[in-house]
Amino acid sequence: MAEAKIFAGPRVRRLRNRLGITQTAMAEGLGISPSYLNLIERNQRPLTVQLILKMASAYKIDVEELQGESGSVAGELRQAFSDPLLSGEIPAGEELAEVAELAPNAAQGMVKLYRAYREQAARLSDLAGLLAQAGHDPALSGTRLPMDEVRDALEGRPNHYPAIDEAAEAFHARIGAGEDLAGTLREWLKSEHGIIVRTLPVHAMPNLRRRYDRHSMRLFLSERLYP
DNA sequence: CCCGAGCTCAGTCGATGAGG
DNA sequence: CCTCATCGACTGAGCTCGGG
Repeated sequence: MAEAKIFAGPRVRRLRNRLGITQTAMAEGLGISPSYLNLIERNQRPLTVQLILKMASAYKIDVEELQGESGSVAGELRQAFSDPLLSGEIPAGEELAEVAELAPNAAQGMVKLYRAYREQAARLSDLAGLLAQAGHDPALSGTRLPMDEVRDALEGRPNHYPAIDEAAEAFHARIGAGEDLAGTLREWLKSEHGIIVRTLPVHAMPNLRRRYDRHSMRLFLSERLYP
């Protein structure tokens, strides 16, 4: 029976990165040429037994570590991708194994995200069940987020103006505000209008929530406006 | 059994590209 | 300009197989 070849390029590369050495340095340590090590790292050449033994002794690692096993992560990824949410986007088993092998940390991250998503979906489902029992709208289900409920409630009020809402959303998209909306708005006011925004403590501006000084082009905001 | 042609594969060399 | 990574071409050793 022919011996199975070991293509462990990504593991070799991770080991090298962990050691903080270059291909040249590692190749020198292993007594091979840098280009050959490069071929190994890109899975263009298999790891020979001699090289595995050399690596194990030179870098004090376990031989098992080089042979490695990323099957469990690939299995969990497969489970995540079999979720109806991702129907039609199911990668082949080989592709999932490749992701788990080439980017184990990213794969773990995806698995964690999926677990968190499942947990939240289960909680939401429990909540919907409780609400239904209490006689509330059963439409609150796994496909409907609490944010949608809030949006519906706001849009149903008489002081809701869709044009303002749409303009605000368009503006939000235009300035590309991410997590830090307040920071982005400050930057935008400064760059577009030369207005500097300052936040003042409540005792400094007890009767006002905001004040604009036209002369100094400064907008003072009360601390109470912030959550 | 021996020998040589052909093949495979580990490994090298040198050029090149990318990035700091 | 230097370092590092990548690529294609090449070498040489070992193996296979068919013919004599």
